[in-house]
Amino acid sequence: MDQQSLKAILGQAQAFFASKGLRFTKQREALVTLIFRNHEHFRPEDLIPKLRKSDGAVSRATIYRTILLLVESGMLREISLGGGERLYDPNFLKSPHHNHLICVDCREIIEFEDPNIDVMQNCITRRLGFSPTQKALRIEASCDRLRLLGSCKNFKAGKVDKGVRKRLPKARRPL
Amino acid sequence: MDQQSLKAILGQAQAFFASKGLRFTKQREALVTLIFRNHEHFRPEDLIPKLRKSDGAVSRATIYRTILLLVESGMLREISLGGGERLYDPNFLKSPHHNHLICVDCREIIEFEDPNIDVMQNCITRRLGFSPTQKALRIEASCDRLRLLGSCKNFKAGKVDKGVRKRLPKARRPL
DNA sequence: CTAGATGCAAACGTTTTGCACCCCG
DNA sequence: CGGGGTGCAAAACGTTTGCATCTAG
Repeated sequence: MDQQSLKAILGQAQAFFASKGLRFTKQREALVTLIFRNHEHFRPEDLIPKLRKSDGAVSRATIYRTILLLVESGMLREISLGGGERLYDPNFLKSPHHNHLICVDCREIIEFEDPNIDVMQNCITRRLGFSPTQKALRIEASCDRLRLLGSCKNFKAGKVDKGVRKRLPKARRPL
Repeated sequence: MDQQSLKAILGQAQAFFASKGLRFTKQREALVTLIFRNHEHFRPEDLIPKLRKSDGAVSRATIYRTILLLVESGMLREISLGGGERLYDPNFLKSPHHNHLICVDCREIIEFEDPNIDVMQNCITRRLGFSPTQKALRIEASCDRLRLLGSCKNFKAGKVDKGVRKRLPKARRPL
């Protein structure tokens, strides 16, 4: 992300905090910068190690509390890609209507937008007697290239960990 | 749910377990019965108290393990309605393509189906070079009736708990 | 007999909280 | 100096696991 956009985003965050009578501390600034510098989905826990280094560490509690505020501000959105995993998506600022396709082979996440789907969702919602406030479409799918050719750019002939989250058991303390 | 359908579902479950060389124990039968007897979304934890009584208790571990199997069998589906909440939906057996609309006012969940949306999702998925395996559309919306008339069948003039999940702090053990 | 199933309690990863302290206006 | 902010560690939560035991075939 260019410096230009980041500046704008920092300004937007600052304005939001100010509008609620809250302060825009250096921790919050560091967080916003980290979150919106690249376009990756992230779990709150992921941010902790990334803040250990340069910008000065930010505590877990502050991270969680700030994320909540950013979601409230509309700058950040919680998404769920299955398995009870709670991710945050900073890309709704740039494309407010995007959806997610998850490849079941390699777990790649593809963001896409489609005006027709969007119109249709609004249509259905109104037909049901509601006004839409937020929509989330998640498609799980398998890669045709992989099936036909045996490989795709993300999945090379079975070499890719499918990303099944497995908990590693550790040595147990005896009773 | 009528006895007829329940019988069919029990049979389907039994067949699935058998096909995998697994047993259809009385705990599993009790669970399947409980899950598919009504059409409610549920959290695994919800099932524990409901099994304390009549049918003989089933342990937490068994509940979680069985749910995993039922999901694998395709009879049960994991859904996510936001807030990191992990719910299971037993209604995909009857309507395999349904989606969810959540009222932001009263948190009521409305299941709906729409062939056009479905076709369109397939279309987009193929255009991206994939074959759809599963789709989840979640719409959050506010109730028009409530906004215009001040009440709806679920939300009576602010009397309804919005269902915001709040953790209740307990007495702390001193350090 | 034996592979699968169960229950228990411990452990896990994540998120929230109480509280003391800090910082800034 | 006062209200919001932070960090820490503990607690709460939902889920998974090891293991001893049971059970069905």
